[in-house]
Amino acid sequence: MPELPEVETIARELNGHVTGRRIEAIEIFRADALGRQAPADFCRALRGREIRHCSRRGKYLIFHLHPERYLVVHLRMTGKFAVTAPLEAPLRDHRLWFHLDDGRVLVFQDLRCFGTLDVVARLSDSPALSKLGMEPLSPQCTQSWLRRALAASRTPLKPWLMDQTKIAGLGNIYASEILYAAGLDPTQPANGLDGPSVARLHRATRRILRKAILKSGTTISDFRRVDQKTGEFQHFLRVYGKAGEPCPKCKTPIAAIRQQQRSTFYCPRCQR
DNA sequence: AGCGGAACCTGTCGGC
DNA sequence: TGCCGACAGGTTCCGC
Repeated sequence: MPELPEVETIARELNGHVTGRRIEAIEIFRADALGRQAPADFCRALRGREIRHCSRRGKYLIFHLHPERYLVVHLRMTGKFAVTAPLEAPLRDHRLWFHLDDGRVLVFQDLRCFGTLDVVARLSDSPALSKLGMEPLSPQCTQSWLRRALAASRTPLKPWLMDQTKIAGLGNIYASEILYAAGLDPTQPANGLDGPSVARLHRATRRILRKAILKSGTTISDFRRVDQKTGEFQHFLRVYGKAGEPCPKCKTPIAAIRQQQRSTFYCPRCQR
């Protein structure tokens, strides 16, 4: 489900709901998300700790706990968090309940059971986080960084943008939208971009992500915010999911192709 | 280095 | 109505 803007939205909203709350107990209804961590160890590592705040790195959500521990969560396709009053019984997609010290419950839901939750003592202990590349909205993500990074690879642009070890946080929706906004062919090799193209890609990446965060992300089927509201960026999508519809700029039908087993949407006329 | 394919798991949708 | 395959916003592993 969620890419950078959706995870950023969830982190911000969780801050309003769970900051300062202590985790009093944990109930696990289905342990897939814990990977090789034993449920008892997982609970023991979290119980009694206070949630100081939530942040995001790439598509990972990070709960900063006190005394120091970190809960590193990846929502994959269908993971969600909700904060609710106590329930009698878990709903079908409820995987874990974190009982908080104000009586409410932080619920982790995940229909497809792809999501992951890991507890680490230090952020540098997380193998997942250590593999991530540049944060696209950070000050370090400059045009010259992007130029050098692109020059090192002949991978087609769209798969390049989705490679989390290069830039962290872009998925299938935003990669397509960014390339449309930049007017770039998703199939062209990363190292084939000239200076002006790199500049357009850099600007489009930051502009699209900032706007998507402003709109609280994209809800296509099941993304929900912590309060169950939908994101609103889907109203601003130009190409994603719009195969056959006219390009907003030139009216050429939007094309759909497969790249690395994922759909790519683009305008064959505007993107070269 | 980089690609295709499969795997993780569940639901939905379109075609026949 | 029912069955079957394709597909879904992600990541990782394996083999070539």
